[in-house]
Amino acid sequence: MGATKTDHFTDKQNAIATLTKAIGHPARVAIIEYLMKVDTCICGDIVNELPLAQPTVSQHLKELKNAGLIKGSIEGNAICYCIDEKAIEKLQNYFGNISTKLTNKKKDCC
Amino acid sequence: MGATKTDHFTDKQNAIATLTKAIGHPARVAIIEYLMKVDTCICGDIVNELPLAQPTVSQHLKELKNAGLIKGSIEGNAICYCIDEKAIEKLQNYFGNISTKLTNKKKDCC
DNA sequence: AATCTTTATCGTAATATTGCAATCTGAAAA
DNA sequence: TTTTCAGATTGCAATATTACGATAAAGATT
Repeated sequence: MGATKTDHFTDKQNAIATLTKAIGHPARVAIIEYLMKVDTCICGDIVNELPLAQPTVSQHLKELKNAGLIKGSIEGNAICYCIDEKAIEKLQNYFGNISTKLTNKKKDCC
Repeated sequence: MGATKTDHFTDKQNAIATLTKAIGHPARVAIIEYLMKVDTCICGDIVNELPLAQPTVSQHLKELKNAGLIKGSIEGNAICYCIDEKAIEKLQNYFGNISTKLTNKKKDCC
């Protein structure tokens, strides 16, 4: 096997999994943090910031884009990438919800 | 290749990547949501809730445990699993931080 | 003890991911 | 037009993940 059985789970569950999976690599975490650090979102130097070859970085960017975490628009012959707030908000809400529900329970069983 | 170059990134980046990677599978999202749903954290029926075979579920539980997202304690001949709040809080803080930083900027370039 | 129940582990097959060299594309600059 | 530059795509090798049948381990039940 090896293929994830996405069709057996809800759309919401798959959506969260897609987002978190996309962030689930240190290089992609580093990309997001770099996009945060630079003030403007014009970025032609992501490759120089990472300890990875250009095709590898390009691939990671593609995955972040596919997951909806970043947006990229062509800017001359460079590309302007920036974080998609909506995706981050989704994640924040998701974990915020879990967190508040957990503290409300406070059964502290384990 | 195929092996992630974790040593080239910061500990924080690797930590976030480990957590998000662990959640980055619909079955593991479903497990977390089920642990939320049941009031008490005594769980012997996670397998029945998921469309996966028992060894597969066991493996997913192991990954969540290794990442620090859930805790499990032996309870008779069953095992009591529950969510580790600290891990969820880490994620909430992480995405909350990014979210507030993004709204403060509001350059809306892309 | 023999059995049941619950969870873990092993072994294996299928598929996915990671990483890079080489190459291609397309826009800007010369 | 030729060159240059930023980025994407292709092709490939190494490794990781996903899934499950078979089996093992360990406490509970009879």
